[in-house]
Amino acid sequence: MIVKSLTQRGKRTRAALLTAGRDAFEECGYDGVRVDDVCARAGVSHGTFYTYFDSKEALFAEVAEAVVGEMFAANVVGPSAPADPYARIAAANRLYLRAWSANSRLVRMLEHAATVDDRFGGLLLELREVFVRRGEEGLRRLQQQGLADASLDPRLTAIMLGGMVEQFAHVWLDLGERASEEAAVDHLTRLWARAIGLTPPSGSGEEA
Amino acid sequence: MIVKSLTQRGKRTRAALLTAGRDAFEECGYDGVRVDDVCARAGVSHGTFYTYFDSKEALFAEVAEAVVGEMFAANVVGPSAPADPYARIAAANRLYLRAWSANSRLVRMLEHAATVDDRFGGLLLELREVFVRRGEEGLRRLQQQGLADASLDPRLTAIMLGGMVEQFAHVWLDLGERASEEAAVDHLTRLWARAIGLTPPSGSGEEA
Amino acid sequence: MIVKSLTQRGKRTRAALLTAGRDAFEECGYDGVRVDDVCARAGVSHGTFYTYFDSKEALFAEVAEAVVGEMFAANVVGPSAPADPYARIAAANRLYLRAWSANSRLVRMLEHAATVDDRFGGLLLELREVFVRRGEEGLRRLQQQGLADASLDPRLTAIMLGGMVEQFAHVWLDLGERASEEAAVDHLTRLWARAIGLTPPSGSGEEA
Amino acid sequence: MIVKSLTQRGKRTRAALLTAGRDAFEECGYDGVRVDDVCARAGVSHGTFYTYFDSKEALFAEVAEAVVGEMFAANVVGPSAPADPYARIAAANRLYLRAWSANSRLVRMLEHAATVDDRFGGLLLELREVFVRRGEEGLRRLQQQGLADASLDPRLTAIMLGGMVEQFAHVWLDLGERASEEAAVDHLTRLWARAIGLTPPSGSGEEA
DNA sequence: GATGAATGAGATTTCATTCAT
DNA sequence: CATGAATGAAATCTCATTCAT
Repeated sequence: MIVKSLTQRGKRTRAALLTAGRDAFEECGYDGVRVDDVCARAGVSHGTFYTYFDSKEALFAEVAEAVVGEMFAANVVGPSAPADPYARIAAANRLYLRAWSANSRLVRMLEHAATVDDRFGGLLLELREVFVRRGEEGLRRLQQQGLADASLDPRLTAIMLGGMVEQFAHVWLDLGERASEEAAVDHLTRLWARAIGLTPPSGSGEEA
Repeated sequence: MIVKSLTQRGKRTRAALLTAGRDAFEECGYDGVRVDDVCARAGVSHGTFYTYFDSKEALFAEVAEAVVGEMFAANVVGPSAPADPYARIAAANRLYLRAWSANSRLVRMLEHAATVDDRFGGLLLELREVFVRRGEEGLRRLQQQGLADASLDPRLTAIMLGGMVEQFAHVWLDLGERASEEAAVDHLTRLWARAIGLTPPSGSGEEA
Repeated sequence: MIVKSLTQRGKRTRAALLTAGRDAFEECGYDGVRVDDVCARAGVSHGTFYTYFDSKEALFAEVAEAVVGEMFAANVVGPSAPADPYARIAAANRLYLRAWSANSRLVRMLEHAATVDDRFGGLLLELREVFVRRGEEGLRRLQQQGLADASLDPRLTAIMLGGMVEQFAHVWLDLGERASEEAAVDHLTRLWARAIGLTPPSGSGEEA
Repeated sequence: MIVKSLTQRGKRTRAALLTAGRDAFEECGYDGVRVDDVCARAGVSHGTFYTYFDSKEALFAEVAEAVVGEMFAANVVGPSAPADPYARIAAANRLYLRAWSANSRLVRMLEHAATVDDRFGGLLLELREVFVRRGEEGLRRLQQQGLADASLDPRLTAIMLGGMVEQFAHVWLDLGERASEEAAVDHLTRLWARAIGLTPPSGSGEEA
């Protein structure tokens, strides 16, 4: 689909469809959504959908890209990042849990879609890779500074600890395991820090 | 479907369908499988399917139960379990990776199914609960023995570290991250042990 | 579509669809026919159609092949063919007009289909080629016997005179030009014979 | 659609659509053309089309009329027509082949359209009738002059021989039968002339 | 029990045409 | 006049499930 330059109205309609689609996917899952449903939510007729998207799949692809983009954006540890390594890890975990909480269902859908269509697999790998890289480099830096166990493979470790956070987010947010955000961040951070041999800053180690 | 007592032949047919279904689901995913495909694999005619299963979903449910059963079974740390806590963790991780490697695709399908039908959600929760409980109790014991950080919430910790293993298994086996089983088990175990504050047995670092 | 061995009933249904399709195409033209129409005529439900044919086009292809087959068959100048060259031409023309009268609409449809899909073009070329060859060889023989103008290109001539018959058949049968079969065959034959320089047998020139 | 008096600009737009439509139909066939395609070719927006034409069909009708008009015009054997009957036939055949070569695809489309909509049938009959009449009258004149077989039915004969030329044009131009124009005209003319019993002018047989 | 023909609800997609701006 | 967004009536095709033999 060649996206032609759209008028104001066209942009509005397209955006409405995108939003409606995202909501619908979130609520009903990919297969649970019919193009008609999206149209109904967006308040447009059936045919209009195809003015803006080639297919249901194309809509999902766009939603997925938006979600992945948000996940990226939400996890940039900005300039305000704390200097203290432990606090950095805590901040990153908190950000990640929040980003996930906004998009959990859709990312899971994306995982499923990846199972069926490689195109989505690629998107997902990209996403994962960004996080893995970040963790990997963080760990490597700590190792160089003598603050973390130098015998750990940085990539493998980053995958494992990142996976811990991701999977916990899923269990917590999707499967309804009850825990406070504080407790969650605290535990994740303590486990992460200790796992890599980072000496917690004196006075830490409590989730109070 | 009330499973009536089956003749010898009936049992064989049913088993064939079950196996065929499992293979087909594994290969093609739930939606990718048509009842026809299953019948073709099993070498029976289309209509026969409904002699043994109420629906495609019913077949999947049965496959899923079998898989979950195997996951249970495979993870029983038998009487031969090592006494050493660290070795115990290592053994459990190895078993888990192996069990996962046999069933990874189907468990992911089950996760997706749970998204759509609560009935599968229950199965999955049960499965997860077993592992969580096991980890939780293990940790609690270690805490009582003064071998692990007593300030950690046992359940939360078990979920997190268990999630680490599960998610890693997924990344490793399904997403093709390259690593040897040795390295994987070694890292998982070291991270796990250190995360809970278990002093690695002197002279360790390897689980061999 | 792999045509599986069909039961008696299956064969009947398939034949019914084929007949229904042929009738429908004949009456309404390719685009005028919906799969539903064919099913209604055949007295089967919508889905049944796809048990036997992959698509509407596939059905048409089969109808087309049948028609072409009949055209072939109908035009075999059998062993009873007259020895007299003039009478032979007359007999062939009559056969051709009759074959055409049975299939005219469908052959025209096939011509149109060939415009859109090369696959049908091939079928049509085959059909045409058979007739051209036959005419060509007939003429060549006459030329060798000194009965026809030796300076005519046999292929070109066969195409032209064959085209005369075919086009006339179309005008006569499809466009409703009024003429008796006798007059038609008589004129076609006289024109054909004289065009190639065949001396009409003495006492001829009448359509009695 | 009542064609209102158009501004200069309006006329240009309309003409552009007409040309674009003709090209598009020629290239893609009736069904292969979407109104959008025509607009794109003409460089106007979608909605503009309906300012000038009531429907896609109306556009086609106008194109068809233009084509038929050209066929008429192109086949007027002008004042320069040779007096010699044989040469006259040759000239007419040549003109006809050329006219056809310019419009073959569209006339075939018209034939198909006639199949679906009687309105086009009328146009086509008119076209055919003009040629038939011309041939018929030519033959009748020759018969009166004692130059052609008086026993031939003029109309039937004209239809048949005209059909020969038309059908050959189709085979030659549309179906790709290979032949030079010279050979084609020569053969058509010889066959035609001899078929009606016209003694070729002494020294003729070739028009080279 | 087994077979495989029959069913039909439902989903996607196309495109000629209308209409508000 | 021109624009292009919106419409919605078809039409095709899939496949889980039922049922007569």
